[in-house]
Amino acid sequence: MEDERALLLLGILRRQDMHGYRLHEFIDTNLAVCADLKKATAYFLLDKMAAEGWVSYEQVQEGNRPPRRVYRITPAGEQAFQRLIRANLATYASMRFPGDVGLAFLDDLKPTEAVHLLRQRRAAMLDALTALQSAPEHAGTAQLIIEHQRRHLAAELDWLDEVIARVEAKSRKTRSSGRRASSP
Amino acid sequence: MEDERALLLLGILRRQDMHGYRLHEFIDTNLAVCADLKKATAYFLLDKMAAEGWVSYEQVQEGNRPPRRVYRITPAGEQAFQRLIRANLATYASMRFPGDVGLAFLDDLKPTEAVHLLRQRRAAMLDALTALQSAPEHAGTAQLIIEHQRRHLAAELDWLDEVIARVEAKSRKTRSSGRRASSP
DNA sequence: GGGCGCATGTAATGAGTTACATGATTGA
DNA sequence: TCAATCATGTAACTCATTACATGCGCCC
Repeated sequence: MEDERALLLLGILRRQDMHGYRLHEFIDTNLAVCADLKKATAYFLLDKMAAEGWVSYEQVQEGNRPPRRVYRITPAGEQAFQRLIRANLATYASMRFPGDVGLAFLDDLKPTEAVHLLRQRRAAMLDALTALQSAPEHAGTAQLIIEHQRRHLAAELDWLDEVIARVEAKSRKTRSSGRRASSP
Repeated sequence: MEDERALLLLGILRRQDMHGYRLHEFIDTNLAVCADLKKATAYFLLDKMAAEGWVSYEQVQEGNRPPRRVYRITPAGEQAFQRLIRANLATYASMRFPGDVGLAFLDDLKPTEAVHLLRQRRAAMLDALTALQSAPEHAGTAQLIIEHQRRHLAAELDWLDEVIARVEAKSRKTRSSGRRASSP
């Protein structure tokens, strides 16, 4: 079930009974930084968790609106939560960066163009960073995670700047060797 | 096709014709840091890329061994590579950290246990870091990416240490408020 | 001669997303 | 009245992984 998703849902339901639509809405607006699950997926997972006995639900009808399934965590679900959160906190999952694939072939581009492209990447990262800053005092829960994201982005910017600097250095060398020992 | 994988394969084939087995082997030993694709996936993708006309292959038989399909990039593949690498370098894909889900529910554990678990995570990260250091002068190509990974891990360690410190601070406060204003 | 490495592939499964279908309510 | 929001769900599809099947060569 991809542990984190289950942990996420259980953790939320543990604090508040909720129906699928609200749950998805909540994650999408408050926890988008740390998880992105689509509506269909949320419903699907709730179904599965109900089948496993981690949650139960009560059908609630208000007027003639579509009935809502209000989910509640069960004792088995609480147990699962306790297990999952411990596993999550104690573990480190190493990451792969999609952007690294490009770096692997950096040498196959002209240095000047490489630098140009990397500067575009840099601008995109800067945008992401300022977008984070402007998020106005997000719901207390997610504060830590936003801070984490901020830190990560800052480190990535540092790193990217160094990569750019290296490519520029190489570019200068190439040009000067083209001019055949211009400086002694 | 999940752009990075295609970029990866094209980038390698661009430098050298290769059959699927070698290709997978190469990625697995030299580029494991930045991509993890299984044998079956490699074969599957090569098939698809051949269908799209990005690569062609030549059946090579040596003695009575199983025949090898030696893939070669086509002009269309070269074009795709040029497009993909530019897109990759110019773009930043924001990341989600699986470990953040646990942090979202940190408050639901006793601070002492939370700290204990986070220290385990820290140890795992340290292991990963030393494993990186010991990789002895990896094939020049991947040098950048290993450096990136190293940087990332260092930043993550810093971050985790701060999280631990915060939880410990809260833990002290909790205990002292339990003793009812022990210090003025 | 028994097991590992080379070399390819298929079938089944899983996880998640897209796109669609439904139907009531609410607000412009 | 027309669109948007609320609320649920299904079906089709993609992508990748697991597990399996095959068969030769090589070395101990």
